[in-house]
Amino acid sequence: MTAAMNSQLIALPIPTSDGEFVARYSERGLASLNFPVGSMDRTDRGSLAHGDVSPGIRQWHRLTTAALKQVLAGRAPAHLPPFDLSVGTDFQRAVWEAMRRIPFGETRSYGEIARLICRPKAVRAVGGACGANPIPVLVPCHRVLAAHHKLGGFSADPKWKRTLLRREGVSWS
DNA sequence: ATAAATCACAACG
DNA sequence: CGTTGTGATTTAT
Repeated sequence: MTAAMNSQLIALPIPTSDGEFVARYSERGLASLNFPVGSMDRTDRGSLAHGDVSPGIRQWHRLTTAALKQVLAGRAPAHLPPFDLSVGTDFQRAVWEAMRRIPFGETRSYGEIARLICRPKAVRAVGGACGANPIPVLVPCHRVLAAHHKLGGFSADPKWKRTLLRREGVSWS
């Protein structure tokens, strides 16, 4: 459907023991990261770049790949690529920035995030912004739990939220 | 351009 | 448990 939408981005695969992620880069940095798609889904394959990728992007991709694999292995990533969060509204960027500041292995509640961005009552809106997060895992939306340490929801497979938290040594109710 | 529906929440009874 | 208060985004007029 929205077929021509990816043409500005360069998509590269990241094979991991958990499946093949797909990273997309703009001129400004990592723009999106996708969880491994189901077996029958070949949607992204056609847009994958090959060979003629600029050195800068290859370097970013190395950082993304390393960081992702470290998180999947339950270790804090040493270095991160630059992010391109130019998409999204001001509110969403504020939420994403707040999430980036959650240390590895810790969690925050939706309400805490709301307070951090000075909109203490916009807790529900924060949930919406998390779902719109284009770079899961590296922008740690999985570290945001509901109040009283309940798991809360997840746009992608909730299985991923549990898996990632468990590997970070986090427990919830 | 405006209005209604939707949402990964939270607090209270 | 259900209800209600909230704010941003998305979808429908």
